[in-house]
Amino acid sequence: MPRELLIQALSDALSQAQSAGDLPESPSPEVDLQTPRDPRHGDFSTSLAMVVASETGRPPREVADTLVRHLDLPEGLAESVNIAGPGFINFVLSPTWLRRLVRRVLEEGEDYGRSDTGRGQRLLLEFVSANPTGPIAVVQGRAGALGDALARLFERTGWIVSREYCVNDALNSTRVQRFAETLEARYLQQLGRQAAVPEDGYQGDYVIDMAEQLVAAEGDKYLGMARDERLAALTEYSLQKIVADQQRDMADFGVTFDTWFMESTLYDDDEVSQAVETLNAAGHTYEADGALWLKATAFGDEQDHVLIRKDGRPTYLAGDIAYHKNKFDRGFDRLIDIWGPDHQGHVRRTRAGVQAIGYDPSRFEILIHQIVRLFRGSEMVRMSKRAGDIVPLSGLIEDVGADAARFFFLMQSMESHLDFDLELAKKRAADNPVYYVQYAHARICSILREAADRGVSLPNISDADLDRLGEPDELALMRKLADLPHEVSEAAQRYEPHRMTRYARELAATFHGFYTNCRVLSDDTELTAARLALVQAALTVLRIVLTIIGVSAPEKM
RNA sequence: GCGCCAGUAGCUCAGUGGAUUAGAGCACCAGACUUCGGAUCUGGGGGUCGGGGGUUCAAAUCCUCCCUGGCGCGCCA
Repeated sequence: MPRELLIQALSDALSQAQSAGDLPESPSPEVDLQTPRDPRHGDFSTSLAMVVASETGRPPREVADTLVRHLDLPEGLAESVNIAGPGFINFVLSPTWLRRLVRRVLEEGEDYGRSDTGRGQRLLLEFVSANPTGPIAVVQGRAGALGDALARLFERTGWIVSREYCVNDALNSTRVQRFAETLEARYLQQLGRQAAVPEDGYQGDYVIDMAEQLVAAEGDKYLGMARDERLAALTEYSLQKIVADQQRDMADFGVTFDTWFMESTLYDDDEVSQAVETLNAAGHTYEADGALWLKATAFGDEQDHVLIRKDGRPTYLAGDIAYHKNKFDRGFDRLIDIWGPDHQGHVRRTRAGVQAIGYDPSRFEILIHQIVRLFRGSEMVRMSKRAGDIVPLSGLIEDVGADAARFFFLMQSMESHLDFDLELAKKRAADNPVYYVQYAHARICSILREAADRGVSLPNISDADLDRLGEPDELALMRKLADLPHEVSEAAQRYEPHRMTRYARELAATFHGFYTNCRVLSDDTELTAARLALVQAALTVLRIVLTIIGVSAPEKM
């Protein structure tokens, strides 16, 4: 790939200039290669000379001149190298190299842009992991879109990725208990009994729906039970039902998991108490106020936290430490969790716990995505499940479709708040950028169909003389195709899947521009074959990107 | 009070040290096709990058103080 080749060549040029005595010795800076905003500044540009200049006290343009003199570029890579402005070195890729790239995309197909930076290491990506107390909400859809895209990005950069959803089904969980009590109240109400939803229960109407279904399926069979027995039965029923619904919600969104991890298994297998035992033995705990505490402050947290409550029940933190130990013990080289904004306060203590129990914190990353705020017109919709007005992901999918929802969730960086106007998204579905990208795909498919109808066959395309490609719009499209590998590795490395939606839009725009100015099917059979080859390459790359972001690639719209 | 995130064009957002004019989409205005899909393309207007100070050859980007908004701060999850 040109980027890597240029960085290598520049770095070599610097050391050669130094050993030849043309430049004073100085700490070698990392070569910063950027793609200039202004295309007149070339395809790639580096500020290396300015950095070296400031370290050595030489004039930047003179340093740039020296570097270029020592530069030994691979044959056919660059058309021109020049020094500009205060001391930038600009590179223009040669058309020859770009034509070779088209050939390469066609040869590699779906594998184009893969890299092996992960070297087959195993990554466990945990995301969504909603509490089993209601349907998947819109904000968790954002986590689903992010996690799925990130998983694909890591897969394309050489990692073996496992996707995991953790179900917090531990029976000592207050939330689970409160939910069972809520369902009990709704159930009794359905049967005409006096009952009230607990103060801190779940106000959402979906619990009423669940109670209705429960009555329809099981009648009044829970009525005669003792309260403890009834709550236990309802807990089991609601866990099973809600998890099944969550699985369906995620599947409808096109997000699938390798593992639905049941938190309760950590308790069944005694892993939580073993984890606490390990922490005790390592001296990272102490007793106070009748509870057992983790010395999180010894690992960079601002305060210590309780592991075992006064009444002997472990806290969520204890369970989470055991859970992450379990993940590492399954042999994963690296863990990434994607959490919602309401868990931001847990990042430090969880990292502290994982470190305390003996794992290298650099192998464990917690990514926090920000909230999704829903608007109906100008009115903001509250999303707390506990307040009752939960907006389920399934409703959003019905409104705008899974493709638009996924694209939208990935359009901005995860640390930005996302304002989603339901009315707007519904009313102007045709304006959604996802259609712009999908249209480019459908358009290419249409050209290829038309070509087939006219009897232009694909073997001709692979034999095409790509030297016929040289129009500005053709070169622009080739350059955009050349960007994919770098875009993918940047998006993965920086945990920024939103780069892919931007790239998708740019690629579509570049294609639409090409389409407008360069007629593909014409009487010139050689040119037709060459352009078909380019179009085929664009199709390949577009499909790769749409696959990564989890949006369908329709052949007709 | 403390912590995290955000504040960039009318709106939604990119851009985390680089190039006289800070980008994109939407919206608005003006244009483009007798041939491969007009869900397209071309051009235009529109911004004291929340504010002050600092570091640097170079700051939307780094440091610092302040302002505004969101989220979190439990022996809940």
